[in-house]
Amino acid sequence: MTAPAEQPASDLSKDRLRLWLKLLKASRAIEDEVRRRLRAEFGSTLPRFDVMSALDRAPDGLKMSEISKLLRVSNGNITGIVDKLTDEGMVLRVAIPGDRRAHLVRLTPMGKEKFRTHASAHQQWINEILAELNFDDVAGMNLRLDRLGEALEGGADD
Amino acid sequence: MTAPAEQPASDLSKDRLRLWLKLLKASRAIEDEVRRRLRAEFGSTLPRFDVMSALDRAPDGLKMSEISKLLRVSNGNITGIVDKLTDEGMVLRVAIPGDRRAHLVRLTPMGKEKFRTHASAHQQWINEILAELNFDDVAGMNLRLDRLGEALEGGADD
DNA sequence: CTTATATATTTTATACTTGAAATATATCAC
DNA sequence: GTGATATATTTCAAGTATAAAATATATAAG
Repeated sequence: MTAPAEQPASDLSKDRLRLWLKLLKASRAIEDEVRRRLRAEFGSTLPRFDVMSALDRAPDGLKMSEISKLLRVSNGNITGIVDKLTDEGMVLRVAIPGDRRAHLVRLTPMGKEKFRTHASAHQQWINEILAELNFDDVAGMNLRLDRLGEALEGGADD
Repeated sequence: MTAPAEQPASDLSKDRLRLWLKLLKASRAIEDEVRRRLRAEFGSTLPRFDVMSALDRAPDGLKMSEISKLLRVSNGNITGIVDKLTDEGMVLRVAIPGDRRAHLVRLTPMGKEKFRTHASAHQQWINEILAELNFDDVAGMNLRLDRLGEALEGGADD
């Protein structure tokens, strides 16, 4: 056999693969921990937290399809989550004059209050979980993830 | 009202939160893309790829519980995945002399061959997806994720 | 106005995951 | 050996996700 004509997998390629495996592992570990605490301390879930977070940033409310686009999950999924949040009195559906197909989903005062509590605890948890990363670490990773994020969005759908 | 007695959320705390949100977003985007390609190009799934990857690194085979521990997923989940891989002829269950409770799961020759193909494509995909990150970026993030990973494991279960 | 098409959401069928219960086997203390 | 306990796996019920079909409403062309 002669030396391979095609380029061998570069070290950089292997290091990128290792990076992805570590990124995925860390991400899953943190996500599991956040889910665990949301359930244990607030009897809630990550999807519900995400929906309330999106609504908290939109005081005028959001349509179902807007929520699913923001959160990148399916429409049917949002239906179930909003149904549950409605039952719990966290959100309500407000009719849109002139369009009976859609409603605006808004946080109720109680939903707003609960979310503030949850969000504050959530930030604390993340601060603990990422305590190992100092200011420079965080700045360095934020910078690189910004670039990666742009590339991911640019190269893909939005 | 007087000035708050408790410490205000530090900038670092906020930056850690932003980092987590970016990490999660990037991780999900990459994971979705990998799932999409595994399905489109090989008619396979990420869980199946993960199981085959674990088995590829263990030539003598692994017990069900060893797989679920390595992959950090439930036992029942592994049962279903290995059942499907068995139907497809990718893996087989080998009896362990002296312990009729457990079997060793091993890749078949075809499973090994398929996995090599999938793993090679997978490394290529990741190399493309992370193309925005150069050698220094990758090295810097690998270093920091190593530290974070140790902290996550040390502070948690294993 | 009526048909065609576009938009917004819900419903349905399917798949994946977990945690707990059930089953089977092994090991230990006596 | 027998009973108690530990280990290994599978089965099952419940929760959550997606994609596609179904439903309802809106808009545009003629």
